[in-house]
Amino acid sequence: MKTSNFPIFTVKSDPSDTEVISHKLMIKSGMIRKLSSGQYTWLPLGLRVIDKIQDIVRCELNKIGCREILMPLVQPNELWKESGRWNEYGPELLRFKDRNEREFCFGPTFEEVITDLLRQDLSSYKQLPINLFQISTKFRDEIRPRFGVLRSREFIMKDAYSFHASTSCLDTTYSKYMEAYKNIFNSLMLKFTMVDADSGNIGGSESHEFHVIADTGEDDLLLDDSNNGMNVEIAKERYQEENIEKIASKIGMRLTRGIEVGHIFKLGTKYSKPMNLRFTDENSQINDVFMGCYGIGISRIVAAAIEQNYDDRGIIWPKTMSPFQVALIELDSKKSDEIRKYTENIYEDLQKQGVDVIYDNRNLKLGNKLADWELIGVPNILIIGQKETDDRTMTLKRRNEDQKQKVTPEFVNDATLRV
RNA sequence: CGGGGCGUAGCGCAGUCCGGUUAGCGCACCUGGUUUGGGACCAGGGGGUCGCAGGUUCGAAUCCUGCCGCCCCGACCA
Repeated sequence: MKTSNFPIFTVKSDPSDTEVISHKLMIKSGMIRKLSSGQYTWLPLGLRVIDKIQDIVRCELNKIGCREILMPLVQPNELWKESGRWNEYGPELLRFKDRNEREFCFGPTFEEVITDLLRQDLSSYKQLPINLFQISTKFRDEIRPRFGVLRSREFIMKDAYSFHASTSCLDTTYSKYMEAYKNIFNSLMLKFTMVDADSGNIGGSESHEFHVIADTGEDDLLLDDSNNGMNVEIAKERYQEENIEKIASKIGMRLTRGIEVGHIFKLGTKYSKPMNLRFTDENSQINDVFMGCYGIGISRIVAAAIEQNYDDRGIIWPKTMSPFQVALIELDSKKSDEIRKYTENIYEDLQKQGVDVIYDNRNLKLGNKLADWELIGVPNILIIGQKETDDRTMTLKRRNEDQKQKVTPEFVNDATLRV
């Protein structure tokens, strides 16, 4: 990838309408632009990070036998009336009519649609269990969108659904998702925790939330030394006490803040029963299907990762979600074909080694380029100018180190340049 | 929805209180030249329905009324 066909939209001044650091840095680094409140366009750079996260999520879900589908954003109200949520769900559900006066809503979540999908094709226990997921844009008419993509109205979410002939099978699968989620957040290299949670609007019996730990989070958590714990709603309920500090000292946990990035639920028959999703078991008996659902806020993870990893120069990406592993900076190439040729060679070598590299061939000064790539947060910067061309070296500047170092062309093989 | 703040060039802002020439500044952008290893310099240049609508006035970015949008706090919710 070269900057000549990968536009960089960094800005120098702080945007006036941002509060939290992730929002500010996402605007400054050119990852997103606001269309209106709670609505953001993902620029090439931001979308690349989204893609890295999606790759990891897809990989881990595939490992536990979950297959990808894609459902429509706009959903007919009949399904929501069947499940009972047309009336239960508040104004967050954006409703509208089409030209024929039929009522629809923008999907904030997809239990109704997928339950309807399965009831058309599911009849026997022999088909179960089934695990499906999608990664798509969801819409919730948030009462107050804020903090950029941390709480937006349109957002990208992975939602998975599981279908079972028994609660024990649901339990087993639920545990698999729990492990898959831990693998996902470990792969993303984030400090996170899983806590007992309230199943809220989605419904069901058991539920766990996954939080990225960050001071700027909107959720209060009670955690022990190994970052296990519960959210405060559960804590209040469990200990019959409103004062969080009291509970914290009583059970020896500390009060922390988190950003909810994942939530898994055992739904049981909450949707299958009213919507007639049934199967015939080995005794020819007809039963309601047991369901689970499992969400991950893809776009929210981007911001959450930044809240956890930045300094005064900009973002510091965990390498697994960085838009690039290496920024290759070319200097003074206008003066010298030799520099251009040498840098091109290094670029091709990096590509041959499978290194995810962006070749910065813009006609800018070193300071401008370094400032941009440090703002953007790529883990490795390689600089090539006249000096390096003359002595056949490269200058390496790591994002998390202050000092630069000289390296040889063989450095393109270095394992630290790859994920 | 309640409270607070803001809206002037692509971005960041001054000017508004106290009405008065062609509405400014920094960054960014374009042209020419000089520079060139941590955000260069000089010279020239382009870009504005001052959020929208109405009103007051000889005259409105500035005063009045209404509306719209954005941000923050709260309530609410994932």
